Amino acid sequence: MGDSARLPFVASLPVVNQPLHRSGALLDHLARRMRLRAESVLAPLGLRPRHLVALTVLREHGGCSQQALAAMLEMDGTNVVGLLNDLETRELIERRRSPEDRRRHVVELTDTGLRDLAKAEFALAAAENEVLGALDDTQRETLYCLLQQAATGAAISCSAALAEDTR
Amino acid sequence: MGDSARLPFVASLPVVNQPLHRSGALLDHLARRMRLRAESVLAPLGLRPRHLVALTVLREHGGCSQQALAAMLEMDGTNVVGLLNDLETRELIERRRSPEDRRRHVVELTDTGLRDLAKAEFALAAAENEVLGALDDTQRETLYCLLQQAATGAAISCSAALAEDTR
DNA sequence: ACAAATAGCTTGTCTTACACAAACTATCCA
DNA sequence: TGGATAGTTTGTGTAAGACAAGCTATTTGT
Repeated sequence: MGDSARLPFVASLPVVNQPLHRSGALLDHLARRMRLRAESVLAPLGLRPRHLVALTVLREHGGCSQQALAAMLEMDGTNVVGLLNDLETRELIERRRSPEDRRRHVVELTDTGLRDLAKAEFALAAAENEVLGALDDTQRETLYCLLQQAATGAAISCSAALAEDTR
Repeated sequence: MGDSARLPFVASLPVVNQPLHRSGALLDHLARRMRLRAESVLAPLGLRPRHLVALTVLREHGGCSQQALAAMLEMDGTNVVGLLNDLETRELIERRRSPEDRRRHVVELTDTGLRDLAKAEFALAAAENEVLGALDDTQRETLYCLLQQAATGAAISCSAALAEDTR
């Protein structure tokens, strides 16, 4: 495909509301590096990175339907079923029938799930130290807050200690 | 291929303050959401997310050997070859023989590569607006700086975010 | 009351990203 | 000269995940 000059670049266009940099590739890159380490850390716990993602999302948005979860994870519903089967087998999550609509499953972390998630996160400290080694603790907390806010879609009062955000 | 750079970096200081939160899962989650959108945006440009990652890394660390690149991407050398073959075919990167060690290939972005990378990033604005919609421009720039700093492993002066400029 | 839509589950197929191994060439170095 | 190293090629295996078809239980609309 011979690529020729289209014209998305007009030299003197006022680039008003365009954020200066794209984070996508870096996000991808760092997530990969983290995932590689997480795999080996998580393996002895019988978990895989995507399980951690699901548990993490569920900790924040507990009590949602599987469809809602599939939408949040942006995963195909059928694959979410398998994911939840894993987690339910390990008793990390619970599927309860919704009383208002008995077709629906209300998915929620169990106490075990909450505990094992915390355990896993503790075990991942070393991995994170490697990947985020160039960031100090404050920066890491800022990063976490931004990611969390982006993930939940709402501004969240993370530690007020970081009085970073004042628009 | 020489040695694999997979040394685990000995458990560092038993520092008091273990960072409060783990970003790994969120990183994974957001990277996935971004990648899904990036795929469809990038497809018409003949690129895939991992190409973007490679180009992004090369823009920062241009002129390195393929092994160094493989180490940075934490990918197997043989797969990096294929990735670079793609990019070289499209003339986005160049492999030059290193003069000091003619076994080595010095990989670098071409002008086309630099331009197409910028083009792709421009095209990804909408995708990023969806995924990072909960962050305002300042927060996004902060996020970018943190990711960049983590990725390059060196502290970069981002505090004066808007003073940061061309490269 | 009954048809249609919906939530979830199961199975099975296909694609793709990778890791990994083996064998090869070109080059460097001792 | 012989061994180590950088890169390449080919080929194999695993796993994530998309997608489709067919199933049950339940709700909703007429």
